Parts: sequence; C-alpha cells; structure tokens
Amino acid sequence: MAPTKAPDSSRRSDRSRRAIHDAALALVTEVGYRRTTIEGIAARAGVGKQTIYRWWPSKAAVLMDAFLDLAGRSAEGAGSGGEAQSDEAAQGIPDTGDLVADLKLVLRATVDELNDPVLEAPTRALTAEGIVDAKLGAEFVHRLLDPQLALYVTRLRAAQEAGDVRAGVDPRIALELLIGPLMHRWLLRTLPLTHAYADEIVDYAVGGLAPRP
Amino acid sequence: MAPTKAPDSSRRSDRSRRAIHDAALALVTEVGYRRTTIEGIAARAGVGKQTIYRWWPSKAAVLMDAFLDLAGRSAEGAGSGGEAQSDEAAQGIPDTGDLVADLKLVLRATVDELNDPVLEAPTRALTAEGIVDAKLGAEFVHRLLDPQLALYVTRLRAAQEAGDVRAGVDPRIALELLIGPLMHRWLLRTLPLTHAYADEIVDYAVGGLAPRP
DNA sequence: CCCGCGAGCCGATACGTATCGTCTTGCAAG
DNA sequence: CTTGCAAGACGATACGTATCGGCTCGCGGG
Repeated sequence: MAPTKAPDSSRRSDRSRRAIHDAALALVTEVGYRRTTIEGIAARAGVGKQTIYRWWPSKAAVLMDAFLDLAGRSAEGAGSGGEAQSDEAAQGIPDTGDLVADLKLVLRATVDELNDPVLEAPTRALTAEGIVDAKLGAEFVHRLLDPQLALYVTRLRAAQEAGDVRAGVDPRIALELLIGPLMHRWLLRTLPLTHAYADEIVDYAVGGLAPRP
Repeated sequence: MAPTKAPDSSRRSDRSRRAIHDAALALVTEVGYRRTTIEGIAARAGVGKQTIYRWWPSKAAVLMDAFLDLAGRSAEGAGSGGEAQSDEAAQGIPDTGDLVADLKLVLRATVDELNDPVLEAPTRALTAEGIVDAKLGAEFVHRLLDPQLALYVTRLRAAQEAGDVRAGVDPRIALELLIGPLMHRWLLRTLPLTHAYADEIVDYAVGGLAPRP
C-alpha cells in the first residue's frame, strides 16, 4: 500500500544534486542524449546510481531539472536582484512603443539562444523527448515554455491597446505566428536560422496582425 | 577494404519487407517508440533479426521506410493512376484563384492528418528522432517534408503572379509562416489543433503577405 | 528439357556486451 | 540511531554479430 514513501528531502545532499546536474548536461552535449546513461551520469558525478534513482524517475527528468537549474543560474544577476526565472523572463519583452523593433530584438535573442552550442543539445533532447512522451512534454511546456510565452501575451496585449494589433486577434495565436516558424526551422533544420530570418518573420506576422486600413 | 558488401536486393523477399513494415508501425502505435525493439519487430513479423539488420541500419530507418510505404499506399487510387507519392503530393494544392480558401483547405487536411491516431505515433517518433539525430533528420526532411513544402512554394508563386502576395516575399519563408504554427502546436501540445486554428493562421498569415495598399 | 549445383536470402537462435532498475553493504552525516 | 550516501553485485532485456539448416533462385552440363 505504502506508495514508495518519499525520501526526506531535508537531508538531501545539495552537493550531489549539483554534481548530477553538471554531469548530465556535460554528457548530453559531449556524447548526445541517446548515449548518455544513468550509470554514466553517476560515474561522472562521483555519485551512486541509487542517488539518482532516489530523486528522479527518468533520465529525461534529470536533464529537465539540470536544464532549469542552468537557465536559472545564468539569469542570476541579470534580474533586479530578486528571484530571476530565466534570461528573458526576468526582464520581460521591452515596450518602446515600436512593436516591430521590440519583437525583432526578442526573436533575435531567441535565435542566438537556439544557436548556442551549450544550450542546443539539452534543448533538442528535452524537446524531442517531450514530443514522444506526452507527460514529460506537458511538464516541459508548463515549466519552460509557458512562462516565456506569457511575456509575448503581455506585450501583444499592450500592442492591442496601442492600436498596433487588431482588437479581435487572440494573443495566444499571434504569438505562435512568431514563434512557430522559428521553432520549425530550428527543429527540422530545413534552412539556417538567422537574424535576417527572424526579422522577416516579424515583418510578415505583424503585417498580418495590424489593423486593416 | 571490402566495405561490407551490400546484399543483393533483387533477391529480397517482399513478403518479409512488408511484414516488417506492418509490425514496426503496429508496435510503435501500441507500445510507443521507446519500447519497440528490433527483436520485437522481428518476432511480430515472423522474421529473423538478421533480416532486419541486413536491410536497415537502425530502428528509425525501419520506421521511416514503413511510414513512407504507408503514405504511398494510402495515396494509391487517389492519384491520376500513375506513380502517386502522397495524398497531397499527388494532386498538389488546388488553385481556384482564392488563395485564402485554398490554403485553408490544405491546412485543414494537414490538421486532420496530424490528429489521425494511426499516423500520430509514427510521425511523432520520426520527428523526435530527427530532432536529435541530424543525419536522420535530414533524410526525414528530404524524403517526407520537402516534397510537401514544394507544393506550397508552387502555389505561393502562382499567388504572387496573381497579385495576392507581394513580389518581394520569399515563398520558403511564407510557407513556414503557415506550417510553423501548426507544427509548433502539434509537436508541443500547447493547445488543441483544430480547423478553426488553421483558419485563423491562414487569415493572419495571408494578411501579412498581401500587397500593401 | 531436365536436373544438379553453388550462391544467397530466409527464419531461427546462441553469443557476448551494454544498460537498465533494484537490492545490498558499509560508512558517515545529521 | 536514523537515513542519505558511494559503491557495486544482480537479474532482466535489448543490442548487434555470427552461424545454422532450409529454401529458392540462376546457370550450365547432359
């Protein structure tokens, strides 16, 4: 009956947790997701296998936590000092009044992140895993993607109030018009992902969202 | 030196090939990609393991051929009688002169395909594998995606000549404005993928591509 | 025309390796 | 003294390779 009672997290070793995160990220970028094994992570982290199995249900879960930890750490110091969440999440999308310029700025930054060799392998691995595993995918979307997308919703709503976007447009759909093409090209590698591409997407998309004359 | 000489394909058993295709597709939809094994496929198909290893380099390659075979078979009879390639590939995108209506028709059909439970599991598995494995991804794009996308390019060029799309627009980018959001929502399961969504995407995208007044 | 023969794919299965997830053992931190 | 921890033994799969007869071809001598 006892549903495998949870271990006492207050006694958990932070040192081991971090070592496991680092080892997981390093292995994924070095040998790829398929060939990173739990045993390999444990060995590299100087940790017993059981310590991993005690705290995480799967290899993907380890990588997800490691990735979130990485994103959180790289954002520290960029925020106003409090609890930053992620690079963009901490500061939001700028609102200079020029919607096109603001979006280009953010989408260019997204392009740079996607092309960053350090982030590429873990991001691809998690995305791919989420595509096949609905449960993990939901967690990925909820913990990583949704917070980012919420920023677009905010900025697009402001644009609607400013009259740059038609009132009837659903921000959730407008946002996908921007992000979708970027992700599509990155995921499927159909063509190179460049700043110029991001700019064109913004130009076309905003054109379709603007009020009819 | 002899680079593992290729087997004689003229003596290949078509019966085994088809049995392997069917078993692979069935297992992927039944137990998921991760838990379909080469041994499982061989057992289900009533085939020796070596027969699979002789003709395919990996589990993903088996599934890719099986999927292409499935797509090809389901399109037979729909084409003009000759060598049909795929449902849409055989007939192309209609050109009634109404760009919005034509695109909605095709994107709705794509939505239906993506929501088809028979096609969903193999498509997700192949896409996910291609995201992580660049070599396989390139093959996936080349054999499956590019032929489909070429149809959009054709239709969009016609729209440019008809004056429905600005002359400066690159069809390869315009097409991603349509397909990208659809794939993004389907892959990441952010929100349900419906006909209404396809319609809105077409409305917004075409609005952004149309000539400036 | 016919039959024997070698080549090669086929189903089947044994083999050694790798990874999995669980379980056990001491040890040291709390 | 309780419990997480490092280390690793353990059975269970799945991997990819190597053979083994059995069967079906194509070919060439009779």
